[in-house]
Amino acid sequence: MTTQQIKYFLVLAGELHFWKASEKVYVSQSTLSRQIQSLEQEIGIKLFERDKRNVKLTDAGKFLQEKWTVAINELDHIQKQAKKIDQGTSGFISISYPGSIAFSYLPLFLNVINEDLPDLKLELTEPTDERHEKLLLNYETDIAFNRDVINNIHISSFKINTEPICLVTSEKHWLTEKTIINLKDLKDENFIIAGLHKTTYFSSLLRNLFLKNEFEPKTVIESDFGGMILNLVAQELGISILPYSYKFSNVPGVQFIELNEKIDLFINWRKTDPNKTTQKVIELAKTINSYKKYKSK
Amino acid sequence: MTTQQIKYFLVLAGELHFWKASEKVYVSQSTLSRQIQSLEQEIGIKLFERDKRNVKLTDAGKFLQEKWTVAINELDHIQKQAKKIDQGTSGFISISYPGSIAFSYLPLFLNVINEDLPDLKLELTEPTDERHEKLLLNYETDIAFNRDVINNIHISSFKINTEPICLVTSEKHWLTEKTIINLKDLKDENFIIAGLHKTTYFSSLLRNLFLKNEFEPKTVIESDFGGMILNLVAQELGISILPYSYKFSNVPGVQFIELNEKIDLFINWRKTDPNKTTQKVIELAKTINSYKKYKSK
DNA sequence: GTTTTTAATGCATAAAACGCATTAGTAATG
DNA sequence: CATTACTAATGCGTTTTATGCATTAAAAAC
Repeated sequence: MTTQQIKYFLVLAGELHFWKASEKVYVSQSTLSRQIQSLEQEIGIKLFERDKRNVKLTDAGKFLQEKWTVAINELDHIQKQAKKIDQGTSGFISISYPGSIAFSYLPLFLNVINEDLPDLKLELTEPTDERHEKLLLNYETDIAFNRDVINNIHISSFKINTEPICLVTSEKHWLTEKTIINLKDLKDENFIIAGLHKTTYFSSLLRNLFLKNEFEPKTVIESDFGGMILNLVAQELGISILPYSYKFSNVPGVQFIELNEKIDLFINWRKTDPNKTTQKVIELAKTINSYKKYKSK
Repeated sequence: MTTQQIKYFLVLAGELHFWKASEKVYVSQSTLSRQIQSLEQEIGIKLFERDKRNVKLTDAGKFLQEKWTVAINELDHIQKQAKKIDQGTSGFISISYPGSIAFSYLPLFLNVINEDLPDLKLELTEPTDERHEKLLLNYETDIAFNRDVINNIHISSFKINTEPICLVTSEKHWLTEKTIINLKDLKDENFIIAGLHKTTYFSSLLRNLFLKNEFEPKTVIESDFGGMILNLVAQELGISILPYSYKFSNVPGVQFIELNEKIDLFINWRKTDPNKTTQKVIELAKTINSYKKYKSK
């Protein structure tokens, strides 16, 4: 039995039409027919009920469709991981990160990696709706930077740094670090923030912040994208609340007012990941532990 | 990539000697050499460091040895399950059971299965040291009768029946149902029972029984095997405590005195088992719910 | 330096994969 | 009911791959 035959089976199971399925796997209809027959003979299990016009999965075929889909995906993951181990520091690893560090910690990190492991390629992903935990467990990323700790026995975490949460306004705004006394004073301000109904860590942090200060913001624009938010704030369409890191994006015309609230940055990885390159990258990441180093520039 | 190549790899990874490994997989040394080379080329990963005298796994090879071992076992399980589904009531299923029902519930059950599903083959196993839970999860059994409930979200349970725990003595013993007042009276008796340090359910039931009656038995023989125990009791080497079911083994010269304690019998199966034959067998098992029916014979 | 051991390779043969052309069976259509 | 359209299975020839015997070549053992 070959993995190719399993893949032929899975595509045919989806299409239930030999010619259409053969087109999808780039072989002739007769080749597909023979390969399916050969597979059925080898494993001694009838996979399809079929005649000249109808193709249906048998009960065993349905069972195998479900199980082999998972198994084949797992084999593919295993092979990709093995490839990374084989290629070592001349290969590549995947890293996901939150947008908030794109201008702060991340450039520092990438510089260090480029210096120490010049042949290593990085695949960077800024996930929008996938939780980092899921990305790690599904092998869609090897290292995940994120703002909240991941409680999962299969995932290891390390806190990289802590930074303040900031009120972000236009420079022309009446608010300054000196004038702000109570967040409640902002209840008439227009806010440009992440949707408070969202399940992301940052949304829940915002919810808690407003709850603690006993007011509900007047949200006029909802967005998750920090860069977009900064531009809108610069155009005086409203004010926002973002991590301090965004200050380094150097969008002109905005000011950052530190609030009495902090946010962490964690690096996470699969606990049992045997890839020495991933381990090396994590060790390097740990040496870059203060965003303030970049601030002094 | 074929499953056969993966199996060649796994055997070679174990042996680290081409000729020895080729003997184990029944091909020539040159065939094995070429198949490993072919696999390495197809997946683009170097599996072994080798020259004419040394064969060592690479880091990637070690990783794949671990992962592919699990994956291949999983594929084998999947295929066996699919075979069972394919064969339906003309195939076979595996059933494990505790020794105590070998003469009571089990013969009833087997009679019913034989009548309703005459073409179905059963593999019966009386596990000695494996927990039924593990046997189910590892696909080593499809249905597990046992005395304790299995708390596992992947396993479904159904209580078949409840029966008394009995004091088992020789017929010539001074004890009768009329003379027994308190188990403490038995503290000078010789006991032939399962080891109280064992982790089995029955051992812990015995421990609780003695604890409740505030005495420690004088154990002269330790055994898990009910049939052996009955014979020794008949020979007046001591007395024992066993489930009522053993009464039906018809060992002459022993009497069963019901105690004020009960024990259950459960049938367990994998919650997501799609095999209709297994489901049918479970439904049939549920219809046989009283050991007393057999008793009236 | 010689011998032994053993993974890799050359080569001939057998088996399997492949696709074109065609068959044969089943639904759709008139 | 006959004809047509559709499509999985099959015949057949070609190409590719697997296999094992014999041998080579390289590395340890002596």
